[in-house]
Amino acid sequence: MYSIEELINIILSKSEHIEELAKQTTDLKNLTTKQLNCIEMIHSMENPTLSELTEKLKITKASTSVMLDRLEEHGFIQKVKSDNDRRSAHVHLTDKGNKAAHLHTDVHKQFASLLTKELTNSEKDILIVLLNKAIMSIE
Amino acid sequence: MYSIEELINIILSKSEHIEELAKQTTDLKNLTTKQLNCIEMIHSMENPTLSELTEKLKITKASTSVMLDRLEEHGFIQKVKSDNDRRSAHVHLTDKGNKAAHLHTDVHKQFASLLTKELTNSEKDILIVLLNKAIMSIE
DNA sequence: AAATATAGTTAGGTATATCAAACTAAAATT
DNA sequence: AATTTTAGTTTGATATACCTAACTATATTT
Repeated sequence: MYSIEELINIILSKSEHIEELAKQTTDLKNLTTKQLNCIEMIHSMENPTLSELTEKLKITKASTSVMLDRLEEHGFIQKVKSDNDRRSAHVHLTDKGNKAAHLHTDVHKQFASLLTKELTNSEKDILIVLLNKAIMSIE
Repeated sequence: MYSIEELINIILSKSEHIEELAKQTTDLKNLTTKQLNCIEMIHSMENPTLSELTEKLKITKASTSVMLDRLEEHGFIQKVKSDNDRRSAHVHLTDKGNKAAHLHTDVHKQFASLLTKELTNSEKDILIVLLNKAIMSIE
Protein backbone atom coordinates (compact mmCIF):
# COMPACT_ATOMS: atom_id res chain seq x y z
CA MET A 1 0.00 0.00 0.00
CA TYR A 2 1.30 3.37 -0.98
CA SER A 3 1.10 6.38 1.32
CA ILE A 4 -0.90 9.39 0.25
CA GLU A 5 2.31 11.17 -0.75
CA GLU A 6 3.44 8.30 -2.89
CA LEU A 7 -0.01 8.04 -4.47
CA ILE A 8 -0.12 11.71 -5.37
CA ASN A 9 3.38 11.44 -6.76
CA ILE A 10 2.46 8.43 -8.90
CA ILE A 11 -0.73 10.06 -10.15
CA LEU A 12 0.84 13.40 -10.99
CA SER A 13 3.94 11.90 -12.58
CA LYS A 14 1.86 9.54 -14.67
CA SER A 15 -0.45 12.26 -15.87
CA GLU A 16 2.49 14.43 -16.91
CA HIS A 17 3.83 11.48 -18.81
CA ILE A 18 0.51 10.78 -20.53
CA GLU A 19 0.26 14.42 -21.54
CA GLU A 20 3.66 14.29 -23.13
CA LEU A 21 2.70 11.19 -25.07
CA ALA A 22 -0.62 12.68 -26.14
CA LYS A 23 1.14 15.66 -27.62
CA GLN A 24 3.57 13.44 -29.50
CA THR A 25 0.89 11.32 -31.10
CA THR A 26 -1.32 14.07 -32.50
CA ASP A 27 -0.65 16.73 -35.10
CA LEU A 28 0.35 18.94 -32.17
CA LYS A 29 3.78 17.32 -32.09
CA ASN A 30 5.69 20.46 -32.93
CA LEU A 31 3.84 22.71 -30.57
CA THR A 32 6.12 23.90 -27.78
CA THR A 33 5.02 24.10 -24.16
CA LYS A 34 5.00 27.89 -24.35
CA GLN A 35 2.89 27.87 -27.46
CA LEU A 36 0.40 25.44 -25.92
CA ASN A 37 0.27 27.60 -22.84
CA CYS A 38 -0.38 30.65 -24.98
CA ILE A 39 -3.15 28.88 -26.87
CA GLU A 40 -4.80 27.77 -23.64
CA MET A 41 -4.65 31.33 -22.40
CA ILE A 42 -6.24 32.63 -25.60
CA HIS A 43 -8.95 30.03 -25.21
CA SER A 44 -9.72 31.00 -21.64
CA MET A 45 -9.78 34.70 -22.55
CA GLU A 46 -12.06 34.39 -25.59
CA ASN A 47 -10.53 36.44 -28.36
CA PRO A 48 -8.26 38.77 -26.40
CA THR A 49 -6.25 41.60 -27.93
CA LEU A 50 -2.49 41.33 -28.04
CA SER A 51 -2.22 43.72 -25.10
CA GLU A 52 -4.63 41.76 -22.92
CA LEU A 53 -2.86 38.54 -23.75
CA THR A 54 0.53 40.11 -23.07
CA GLU A 55 -0.55 41.11 -19.59
CA LYS A 56 -1.72 37.60 -18.73
CA LEU A 57 1.35 35.88 -20.17
CA LYS A 58 3.61 38.28 -18.27
CA ILE A 59 5.93 38.83 -21.20
CA THR A 60 6.51 41.90 -23.36
CA LYS A 61 4.31 42.95 -26.25
CA ALA A 62 7.19 42.30 -28.61
CA SER A 63 7.44 38.68 -27.48
CA THR A 64 3.70 38.17 -27.75
CA SER A 65 3.70 39.70 -31.21
CA VAL A 66 6.38 37.33 -32.42
CA MET A 67 4.74 34.31 -30.82
CA LEU A 68 1.37 35.15 -32.40
CA ASP A 69 3.05 35.50 -35.80
CA ARG A 70 4.37 31.96 -35.44
CA LEU A 71 1.06 30.56 -34.21
CA GLU A 72 -0.64 32.23 -37.16
CA GLU A 73 1.90 30.82 -39.63
CA HIS A 74 1.29 27.38 -38.17
CA GLY A 75 -2.48 27.79 -38.44
CA PHE A 76 -3.43 27.85 -34.76
CA ILE A 77 -4.76 31.38 -34.59
CA GLN A 78 -6.02 34.22 -36.72
CA LYS A 79 -5.79 37.92 -36.04
CA VAL A 80 -9.00 39.80 -36.67
CA LYS A 81 -8.90 43.58 -36.96
CA SER A 82 -11.07 45.31 -34.41
CA ASP A 83 -13.87 47.54 -35.72
CA ASN A 84 -14.01 50.01 -32.83
CA ASP A 85 -10.27 50.48 -32.52
CA ARG A 86 -8.45 50.13 -35.79
CA ARG A 87 -5.08 49.86 -34.06
CA SER A 88 -5.90 46.62 -32.34
CA ALA A 89 -6.66 43.09 -33.40
CA HIS A 90 -8.37 40.26 -31.61
CA VAL A 91 -6.83 36.83 -31.53
CA HIS A 92 -9.14 34.01 -32.61
CA LEU A 93 -8.37 30.32 -32.37
CA THR A 94 -8.78 28.27 -35.55
CA ASP A 95 -10.20 24.75 -35.41
CA LYS A 96 -6.66 23.47 -35.07
CA GLY A 97 -6.06 25.99 -32.28
CA ASN A 98 -9.19 24.89 -30.48
CA LYS A 99 -8.12 21.29 -30.68
CA ALA A 100 -4.81 22.22 -29.12
CA ALA A 101 -6.56 24.24 -26.43
CA HIS A 102 -8.44 21.14 -25.34
CA LEU A 103 -5.46 18.83 -25.23
CA HIS A 104 -4.94 19.22 -21.51
CA THR A 105 -8.59 18.75 -20.51
CA ASP A 106 -8.94 15.86 -22.94
CA VAL A 107 -5.99 14.11 -21.37
CA HIS A 108 -7.35 14.79 -17.91
CA LYS A 109 -10.67 13.29 -18.93
CA GLN A 110 -9.00 10.23 -20.35
CA PHE A 111 -6.89 9.93 -17.23
CA ALA A 112 -9.96 10.18 -15.01
CA SER A 113 -11.65 7.26 -16.72
CA LEU A 114 -8.47 5.23 -16.55
CA LEU A 115 -8.17 5.95 -12.87
CA THR A 116 -11.72 4.88 -12.04
CA LYS A 117 -11.76 1.84 -14.29
CA GLU A 118 -11.18 -0.64 -11.48
CA LEU A 119 -13.51 0.98 -8.97
CA THR A 120 -17.08 -0.10 -8.26
CA ASN A 121 -19.82 2.50 -8.49
CA SER A 122 -20.04 2.91 -4.74
CA GLU A 123 -16.29 3.26 -4.47
CA LYS A 124 -16.43 5.93 -7.14
CA ASP A 125 -19.11 7.75 -5.19
CA ILE A 126 -17.04 7.72 -2.02
CA LEU A 127 -13.97 8.88 -3.92
CA ILE A 128 -15.96 11.76 -5.39
CA VAL A 129 -17.15 12.89 -1.97
CA LEU A 130 -13.67 12.70 -0.48
CA LEU A 131 -12.00 14.52 -3.36
CA ASN A 132 -14.64 17.22 -3.30
CA LYS A 133 -13.79 17.80 0.33
CA ALA A 134 -10.07 17.59 -0.37
CA ILE A 135 -10.01 20.19 -3.11
CA MET A 136 -11.66 22.79 -0.89
CA SER A 137 -8.23 23.61 0.48
CA ILE A 138 -6.64 24.10 -2.92
CA GLU A 139 -9.20 26.17 -4.79
CA MET B 1 -20.26 18.67 -6.16
CA TYR B 2 -17.79 18.16 -8.96
CA SER B 3 -17.77 15.03 -11.07
CA ILE B 4 -14.74 12.79 -11.06
CA GLU B 5 -13.61 14.28 -14.36
CA GLU B 6 -13.88 17.80 -13.07
CA LEU B 7 -12.05 16.83 -9.88
CA ILE B 8 -9.17 15.26 -11.76
CA ASN B 9 -9.01 18.28 -14.01
CA ILE B 10 -8.92 20.67 -11.03
CA ILE B 11 -6.28 18.62 -9.24
CA LEU B 12 -3.99 18.19 -12.23
CA SER B 13 -4.33 21.78 -13.41
CA LYS B 14 -3.63 23.09 -9.94
CA SER B 15 -0.59 20.91 -9.45
CA GLU B 16 0.84 22.06 -12.78
CA HIS B 17 0.28 25.61 -11.67
CA ILE B 18 1.94 25.05 -8.29
CA GLU B 19 4.93 23.47 -10.01
CA GLU B 20 5.33 26.49 -12.22
CA LEU B 21 5.21 28.78 -9.20
CA ALA B 22 7.67 26.63 -7.26
CA LYS B 23 10.19 26.91 -10.05
CA GLN B 24 9.79 30.67 -10.22
CA THR B 25 10.37 31.22 -6.52
CA THR B 26 13.55 29.22 -6.10
CA ASP B 27 16.99 29.69 -7.60
CA LEU B 28 15.81 27.32 -10.33
CA LYS B 29 14.02 30.17 -12.08
CA ASN B 30 16.10 30.06 -15.24
CA LEU B 31 16.03 26.31 -15.62
CA THR B 32 14.07 25.36 -18.73
CA THR B 33 11.64 22.45 -18.81
CA LYS B 34 14.03 20.46 -20.98
CA GLN B 35 16.89 21.08 -18.62
CA LEU B 36 14.82 20.05 -15.62
CA ASN B 37 13.75 16.96 -17.46
CA CYS B 38 17.37 16.17 -18.26
CA ILE B 39 18.39 16.64 -14.64
CA GLU B 40 15.60 14.36 -13.44
CA MET B 41 16.73 11.75 -15.91
CA ILE B 42 20.32 12.00 -14.72
CA HIS B 43 19.08 11.62 -11.17
CA SER B 44 17.06 8.52 -11.95
CA MET B 45 19.98 6.97 -13.84
CA GLU B 46 22.65 7.61 -11.21
CA ASN B 47 25.68 9.04 -12.98
CA PRO B 48 25.06 7.92 -16.55
CA THR B 49 27.48 8.45 -19.40
CA LEU B 50 26.56 10.86 -22.17
CA SER B 51 25.64 7.96 -24.44
CA GLU B 52 23.35 6.33 -21.91
CA LEU B 53 21.67 9.64 -21.23
CA THR B 54 21.32 10.34 -24.93
CA GLU B 55 19.47 7.11 -25.46
CA LYS B 56 16.98 7.84 -22.71
CA LEU B 57 16.38 11.44 -23.77
CA LYS B 58 15.85 10.30 -27.36
CA ILE B 59 17.91 13.12 -28.82
CA THR B 60 21.29 13.04 -30.57
CA LYS B 61 24.63 12.88 -28.79
CA ALA B 62 25.44 16.31 -30.14
CA SER B 63 22.37 17.80 -28.49
CA THR B 64 23.09 16.05 -25.22
CA SER B 65 26.67 17.24 -25.29
CA VAL B 66 25.63 20.86 -25.73
CA MET B 67 22.95 20.60 -23.08
CA LEU B 68 25.39 19.12 -20.58
CA ASP B 69 27.85 21.92 -21.31
CA ARG B 70 25.18 24.43 -20.35
CA LEU B 71 24.13 22.54 -17.26
CA GLU B 72 27.77 22.38 -16.22
CA GLU B 73 28.27 26.11 -16.81
CA HIS B 74 25.23 26.78 -14.65
CA GLY B 75 26.51 24.51 -11.91
CA PHE B 76 23.93 21.74 -12.03
CA ILE B 77 26.19 18.92 -13.10
CA GLN B 78 29.80 17.88 -13.30
CA LYS B 79 31.44 15.58 -15.80
CA VAL B 80 33.76 13.03 -14.26
CA LYS B 81 36.21 11.18 -16.47
CA SER B 82 35.77 7.45 -16.38
CA ASP B 83 38.72 5.34 -15.23
CA ASN B 84 37.97 2.21 -17.23
CA ASP B 85 37.21 3.98 -20.50
CA ARG B 86 39.08 7.22 -20.95
CA ARG B 87 36.82 8.29 -23.81
CA SER B 88 33.76 8.52 -21.65
CA ALA B 89 32.68 10.64 -18.73
CA HIS B 90 29.98 10.13 -16.15
CA VAL B 91 27.54 12.87 -15.37
CA HIS B 92 27.21 13.72 -11.67
CA LEU B 93 24.65 16.07 -10.17
CA THR B 94 25.99 18.82 -7.94
CA ASP B 95 24.08 19.87 -4.80
CA LYS B 96 22.27 22.43 -6.88
CA GLY B 97 21.49 19.75 -9.46
CA ASN B 98 20.14 17.44 -6.78
CA LYS B 99 17.91 20.17 -5.47
CA ALA B 100 16.53 20.69 -8.95
CA ALA B 101 16.04 16.94 -9.38
CA HIS B 102 13.79 16.89 -6.33
CA LEU B 103 11.67 19.85 -7.33
CA HIS B 104 8.90 17.74 -8.79
CA THR B 105 8.64 15.27 -5.91
CA ASP B 106 8.89 18.10 -3.39
CA VAL B 107 6.00 19.87 -5.00
CA HIS B 108 4.01 16.65 -5.13
CA LYS B 109 4.64 16.12 -1.43
CA GLN B 110 3.57 19.64 -0.63
CA PHE B 111 0.52 19.21 -2.79
CA ALA B 112 -0.38 15.96 -1.03
CA SER B 113 -0.41 17.59 2.36
CA LEU B 114 -2.44 20.51 1.05
CA LEU B 115 -4.95 18.11 -0.42
CA THR B 116 -5.45 16.13 2.78
CA LYS B 117 -5.49 19.13 5.10
CA GLU B 118 -9.25 19.19 5.47
CA LEU B 119 -9.74 15.44 5.77
CA THR B 120 -10.14 13.55 9.02
CA ASN B 121 -7.82 10.62 9.68
CA SER B 122 -10.45 8.05 8.78
CA GLU B 123 -11.29 9.91 5.59
CA LYS B 124 -7.61 9.91 4.72
CA ASP B 125 -7.46 6.16 5.31
CA ILE B 126 -10.40 5.53 3.00
CA LEU B 127 -8.91 7.82 0.36
CA ILE B 128 -5.63 5.92 0.53
CA VAL B 129 -7.38 2.58 0.05
CA LEU B 130 -9.40 3.86 -2.89
CA LEU B 131 -6.47 5.53 -4.60
CA ASN B 132 -4.34 2.42 -4.17
CA LYS B 133 -7.02 0.48 -5.96
CA ALA B 134 -7.40 3.21 -8.59
CA ILE B 135 -3.75 3.39 -9.54
CA MET B 136 -3.58 -0.32 -10.28
CA SER B 137 -4.91 0.45 -13.73
CA ILE B 138 -2.33 3.09 -14.50
CA GLU B 139 0.91 1.54 -13.31
C1' DA C 1 49.80 -3.44 -36.46
C1' DA C 2 45.95 -1.99 -39.09
C1' DA C 3 41.15 -1.40 -39.50
C1' DT C 4 36.96 -0.49 -37.35
C1' DA C 5 33.88 0.94 -33.80
C1' DT C 6 32.63 3.88 -30.00
C1' DA C 7 32.50 8.20 -26.90
C1' DG C 8 32.18 12.57 -27.08
C1' DT C 9 33.07 17.38 -29.28
C1' DT C 10 32.77 20.96 -32.64
C1' DA C 11 30.90 23.51 -36.50
C1' DG C 12 27.18 25.15 -39.03
C1' DG C 13 22.30 25.29 -39.60
C1' DT C 14 17.16 26.16 -38.23
C1' DA C 15 13.52 27.36 -34.97
C1' DT C 16 11.81 29.06 -30.65
C1' DA C 17 11.63 32.45 -26.71
C1' DT C 18 12.75 36.28 -24.68
C1' DC C 19 14.22 41.30 -24.20
C1' DA C 20 14.91 46.59 -25.02
C1' DA C 21 14.64 50.23 -28.08
C1' DA C 22 13.03 52.43 -32.08
C1' DC C 23 9.19 52.70 -34.95
C1' DT C 24 4.12 53.42 -37.24
C1' DA C 25 -0.57 54.28 -37.07
C1' DA C 26 -4.58 55.33 -34.75
C1' DA C 27 -7.06 57.23 -30.68
C1' DA C 28 -7.59 60.29 -26.91
C1' DT C 29 -6.47 64.52 -24.59
C1' DT C 30 -5.46 69.23 -24.29
C1' DA D 1 -4.97 71.44 -34.45
C1' DA D 2 -1.23 69.86 -31.73
C1' DT D 3 0.34 66.74 -28.30
C1' DT D 4 0.34 62.62 -25.98
C1' DT D 5 -0.97 57.98 -25.26
C1' DT D 6 -1.89 53.43 -26.79
C1' DA D 7 -1.71 49.16 -29.90
C1' DG D 8 1.05 46.66 -32.22
C1' DT D 9 5.42 45.79 -35.24
C1' DT D 10 10.18 45.65 -36.38
C1' DT D 11 15.00 45.38 -35.40
C1' DG D 12 18.84 43.61 -33.24
C1' DA D 13 20.48 41.07 -29.38
C1' DT D 14 21.05 36.78 -26.30
C1' DA D 15 19.98 32.02 -24.90
C1' DT D 16 17.98 27.54 -25.56
C1' DA D 17 17.05 23.24 -28.25
C1' DC D 18 17.39 20.64 -31.79
C1' DC D 19 19.67 18.52 -36.12
C1' DT D 20 23.50 16.61 -39.50
C1' DA D 21 28.07 16.10 -40.67
C1' DA D 22 32.80 16.23 -39.79
C1' DC D 23 36.11 15.62 -36.30
C1' DT D 24 39.43 13.64 -32.24
C1' DA D 25 40.74 10.33 -29.12
C1' DT D 26 40.45 5.96 -27.25
C1' DA D 27 38.98 0.92 -27.43
C1' DT D 28 38.12 -3.19 -29.74
C1' DT D 29 38.45 -6.41 -33.42
C1' DT D 30 40.79 -8.60 -37.02
